[in-house]
Amino acid sequence: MKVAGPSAPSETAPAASRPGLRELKKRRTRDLLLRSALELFTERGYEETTVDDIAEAADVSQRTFFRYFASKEEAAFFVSRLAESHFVDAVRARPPEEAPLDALRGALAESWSTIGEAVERLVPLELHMRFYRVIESTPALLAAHLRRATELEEEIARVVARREGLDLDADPRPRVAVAVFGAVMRVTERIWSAREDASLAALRDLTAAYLDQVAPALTGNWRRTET
Amino acid sequence: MKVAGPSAPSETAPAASRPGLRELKKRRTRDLLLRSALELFTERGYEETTVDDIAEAADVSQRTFFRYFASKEEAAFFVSRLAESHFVDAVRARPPEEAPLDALRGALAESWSTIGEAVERLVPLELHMRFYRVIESTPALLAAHLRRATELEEEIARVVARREGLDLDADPRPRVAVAVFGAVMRVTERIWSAREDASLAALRDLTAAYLDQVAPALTGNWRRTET
DNA sequence: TGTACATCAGTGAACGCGCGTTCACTGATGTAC
DNA sequence: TGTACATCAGTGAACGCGCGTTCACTGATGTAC
Repeated sequence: MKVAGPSAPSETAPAASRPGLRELKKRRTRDLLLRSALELFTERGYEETTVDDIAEAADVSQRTFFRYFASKEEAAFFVSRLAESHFVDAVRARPPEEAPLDALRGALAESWSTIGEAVERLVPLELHMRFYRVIESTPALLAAHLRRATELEEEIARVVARREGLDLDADPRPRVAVAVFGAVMRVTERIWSAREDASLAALRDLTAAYLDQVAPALTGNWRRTET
Repeated sequence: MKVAGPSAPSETAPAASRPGLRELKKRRTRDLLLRSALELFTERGYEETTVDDIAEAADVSQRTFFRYFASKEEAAFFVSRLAESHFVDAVRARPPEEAPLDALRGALAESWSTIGEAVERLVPLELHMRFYRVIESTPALLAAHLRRATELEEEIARVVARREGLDLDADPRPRVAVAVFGAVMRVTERIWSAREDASLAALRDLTAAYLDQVAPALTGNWRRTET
């Protein structure tokens, strides 16, 4: 709906709807603030970084920071929000005949590269990935992250319910299926963030492996199914 | 390990290990602070209640509040913490031949009444139940609640892994199973807290019903299984 | 039972801190003609 | 292309607020004899 068009955001683009200098500088300031924030957070820690530090690192006033972000937390999760929206779009685009869990897995598999590219347009992907370690090790950030994940799950549950033609408040299955999917993702996120290889590919593979474990984990007797 | 003994905390108890006046007054002050906090939180809102308000309502100084609770958040979740520990104890006590998910469900079924009684010894149970609505509707509290739930899940996953004789970091199933269980509980908590009947019994029944939906929700095609 | 001393819960007041807001203002970008 | 005016990103400084901490102190409870 708000897609800017197929043209790349090249500086020399002669398109009629070119962003304009003002708009361009705004985006630059915002991205600079984002990048400064993530760099400080990963280097020094979230709690140890004040909003003033971020503003100073981006060579703007603290006042300006709050023009772009309503809060320190909003800045911290700005990139994640972008990534999530790509995933939701992918879920929406899955063929309706697909089973719900297959749709979720399919959307996820599709999203990885899209997300990587989208993030890279804002900040270095590697920086964004490293920031997950900070999230997991900072109580206030982890808490906020989990709350946001819950909100995202509600949105996805609505999409799933619509796909299946169900009333979200009458049938428990959409929320349960999405909650299970989300629970696995959070487990993998945490394990992944504690490991050496903080790449997107590592997270992708780990998530796939863990999703495969849902059925075995719910099976009655584990000893029977042990490899 | 730290059980005080089988004797009821009656004022006239002549036992040798009677708490002592000092200890007794401490407990009273703490419980009064807890109760004042929960009452203010439910009446007026969490963010709208300052630590000074709580201290004033309990007729002590703000300084004293911080003797009992390291933070406002700790006071908010003090009763929940107690309830959770009962559940963990129940999981530990399940017979080891039981399948993991059955053990979790069994422990939960057992815990409801135990928890109700334990809570009632601290604050009115109805007040504690009403406080869940506040948690769900207060972003900062919900975030903290979810983070605490995640920590609890890690603890339970350790218990489950030990029961099954598995290495928690080598086998994904304990964390996955517990995460799935926890995810369903959080979905029911949220739905329950939005409803009229905020009783413990209502939550118990809703949770049981939703746990029954896990298998159907993960089934490939929902239309085939629709009732 | 009574006295002397030790312990420790509670006090009052002041403070540090960082988030987020408010004010009145400057100067660059955009637009109309 | 050039001028006049409107818009709006960015500024600097000061502030309100509540959490949580620090200080030096009081008085009730507990204990030893």
